[in-house]
Amino acid sequence: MEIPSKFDSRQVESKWYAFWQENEYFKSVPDDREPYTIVIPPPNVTGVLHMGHMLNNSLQDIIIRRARMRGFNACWVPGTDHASIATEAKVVAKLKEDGIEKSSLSREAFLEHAWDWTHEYGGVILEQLKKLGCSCDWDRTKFTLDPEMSESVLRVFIDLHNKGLIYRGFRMVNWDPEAQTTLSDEEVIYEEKSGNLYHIAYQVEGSNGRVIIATTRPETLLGDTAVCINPEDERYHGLKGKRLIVPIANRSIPIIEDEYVAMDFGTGCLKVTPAHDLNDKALGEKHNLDVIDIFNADATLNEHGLEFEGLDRFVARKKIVKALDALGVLVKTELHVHKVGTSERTKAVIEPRLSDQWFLKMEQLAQPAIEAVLHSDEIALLPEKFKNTYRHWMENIRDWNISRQLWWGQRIPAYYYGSGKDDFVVTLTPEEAIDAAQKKSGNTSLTKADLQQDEDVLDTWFSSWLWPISVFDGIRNPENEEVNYYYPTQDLVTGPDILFFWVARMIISGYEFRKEKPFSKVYLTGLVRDEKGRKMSKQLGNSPDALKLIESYGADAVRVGLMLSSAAGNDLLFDENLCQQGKNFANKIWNAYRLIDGWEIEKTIKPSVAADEALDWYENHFNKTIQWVDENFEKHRISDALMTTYKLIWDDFCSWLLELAKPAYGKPIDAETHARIIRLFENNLRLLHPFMPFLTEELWHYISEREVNQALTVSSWPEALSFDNGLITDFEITKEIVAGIRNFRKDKNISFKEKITVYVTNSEKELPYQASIVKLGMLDEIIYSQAPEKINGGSFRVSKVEFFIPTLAPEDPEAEKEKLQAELKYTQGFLASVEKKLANERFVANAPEQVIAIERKKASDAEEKITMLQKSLSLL
RNA sequence: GGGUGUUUAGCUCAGUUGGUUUAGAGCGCUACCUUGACAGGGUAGAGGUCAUAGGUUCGAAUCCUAUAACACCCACCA
Repeated sequence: MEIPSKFDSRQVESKWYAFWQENEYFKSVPDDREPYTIVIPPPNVTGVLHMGHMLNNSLQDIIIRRARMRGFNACWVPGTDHASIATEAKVVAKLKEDGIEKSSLSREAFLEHAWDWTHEYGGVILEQLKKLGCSCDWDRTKFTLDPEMSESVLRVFIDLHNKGLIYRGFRMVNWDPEAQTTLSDEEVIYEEKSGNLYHIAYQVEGSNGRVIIATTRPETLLGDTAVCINPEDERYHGLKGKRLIVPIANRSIPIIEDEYVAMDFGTGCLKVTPAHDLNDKALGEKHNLDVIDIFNADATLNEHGLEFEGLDRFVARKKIVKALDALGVLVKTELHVHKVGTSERTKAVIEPRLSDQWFLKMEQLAQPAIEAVLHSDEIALLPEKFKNTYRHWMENIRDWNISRQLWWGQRIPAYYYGSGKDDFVVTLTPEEAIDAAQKKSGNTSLTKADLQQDEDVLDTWFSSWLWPISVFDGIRNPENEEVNYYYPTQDLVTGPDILFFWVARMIISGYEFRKEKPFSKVYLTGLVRDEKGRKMSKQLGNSPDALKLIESYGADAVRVGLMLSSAAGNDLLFDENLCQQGKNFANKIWNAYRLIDGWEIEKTIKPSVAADEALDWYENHFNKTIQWVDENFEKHRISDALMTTYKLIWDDFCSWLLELAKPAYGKPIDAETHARIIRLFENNLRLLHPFMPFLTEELWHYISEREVNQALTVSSWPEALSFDNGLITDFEITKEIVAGIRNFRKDKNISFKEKITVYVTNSEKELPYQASIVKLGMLDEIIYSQAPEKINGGSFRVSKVEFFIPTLAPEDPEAEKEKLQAELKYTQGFLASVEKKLANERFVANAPEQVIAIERKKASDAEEKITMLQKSLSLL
């Protein structure tokens, strides 16, 4: 087959992806091989591929492809997440554009819109993963809202409820007034904002005295039910037991004492609003205070807002400040920088709010997950530094608020039959609920119409924490063949930003529902940042279009670009130049094959000595390199594994081996050399395939016609054979000698095409790889003796061997002398440092033998070299 | 405020449990080469007092202490 002069990534990529799929190479069913399983971190169903996904999924693909080649039954399960808040927000926004308010729709009608949206945009991201080359078993694609997946979630809810671990509580939660939903602590982002600290005077009841309190939220004074001072605070001892009048509201509230109040902040007097602040709520409970909630769900003021009723909280704040000022009780206003919680999704300022929520008790559940990561090392976090973060979170774990005031998600399977606190049942279906409710209430006349299902849905993470189990149906059918075979999985690859949201909770659920870890290794990638170090985000518009990158550079190139600088766990500063580097690499390999392919093969000629030398060396070097690459993979140092392979192919294979094995221009190559080169080239492709699947598969089929089951994707990973290290280290010297000759030519302005003779002046022993030196140095011959006298020329040295090269032009003895003297000076300096070490008695007494032997060798080598240099100098 | 981590060449990073010459790689840079696989290429070169100050040791980029800058996580004092 004629090979085109350019590698056309677009055409090649779609061709081979289709081929792989047609032949079901990525499909996995349980068999007698050992499984290697990865479950994908499910991206948002309506999301589009961004750089983080590219990094993440390239890594997973590299790992799973290598596992497949190593003979494991490789199974990579893809899927998507319903992402309740994010998706619902998108649907609401879309409806708004069409002039439809969510509040005007029934739950059913809204869900219909949401499903339409999901069907329209859902799965786009999975198609994009195919473009990247991801070798997922697409027949296994799951969606967290699939009926079976949802059923698993509900069963888990019921199970945990029956175990007494799920409870309802009236709690202070993070309320997003825009989305009108609760957010978990993890979904709140604290932003530093500059605001005002208002100092407001409260009148002491029954006297003319005033007390100044400081607050950043003056509007909440309408909900004040106490003012608190520190009992140690002597300034306020006179106030103990008195009451104050809240301005505007004109309510009387008590002064309470608690050590919680800091004496050195503000005025030392704290207004207490139990309905609108977590700490105030705690104080309120401790001191039995009333709770006055002044907000509606959308954070406008309610009837407690008096004349400000109906105003938005921020509008009300301004008006109230004005009103306070008018009353003469606004003592002063100072600038104050503080952190304000905002919603990760809507950016709205979070309102702490008391409401009825469902919670999952975490402390007991977390114990096995703590043990597995921190003590038994059943699960490894890579890099290890995340262990500390994990420990900190797990040991201070708080109950998980699992209810969300949304419609898009699994609706909480609790059915209320009365208004009492416990008048509800938790069942899988509404039908079961009737039975259960009749039993629990003792009222056998209860019908479906008497039951009211909880309006809330479950937190998205409450479905994704089951992912590694539920994708194999291990919740509903815990003994099925699939889950028993594939679970626990091997690796999880994800970002450290969801270590708590997701990773920790999967570990918890794994031990709770399967009594076993969900995965052995967690590979935490860094965040992808732009070249200025900023996090890539839509808002900044600094995230390159992932698909465009693939189109312009090719998927292989983008994968290489991402891997080249993504050291484990470190953030990745993404620069498009990296993709260019990947593309250049693809081009290099392509052209290497074009060179080999272009040779005419002649069976009757014998291999050249240089080719034999080079092939022997490369075979050994290749085996050594596989070992190193394997080691890097074991340590999950994927970028090192790639860089090692990159250098192996570019430098060792192309620059050294091919240059040495290459026949003279227009001449044929002998069949044996050709066959050996092809075999080595194939092995290179195997090593490279996980990183650059498309290019390597394409070349694999150019090399020869292959049967369907002999595609590279399903071939084997090269085995690390034994090697002769001596051959490898000798060649390093050869490289230095060749470089020395090239340098000399450049120095003396001798063309690289002009043949020269080299004298080895101080050694009778033939150099290893002599034919190679002759070929790459473009030498006539190597003569092992002093150069004849009166010949002009210069010299260079590699370790202890001196090389002399004659030159036509009379040599400038001064320049040569200078060069020698510089070299001499360096070597003497070096020797001095080594001798100083050796002269130190304590060094000789304390250092291990081996180290001393090395130092002695250094010294004697240096001495020899000095002798040689001095001799050469004296000859000049 | 508490914690964790980072700081090595212009840039991005290695440096494998203190001793492989007087510290490495890739990219970038500089000079030269270039009709014979590849200019998306080749050959060579320049470039670092390993953040700073102390300490431990025969020996420190590597261990300890302090300081500084940066990053992230946790908490959230009105």
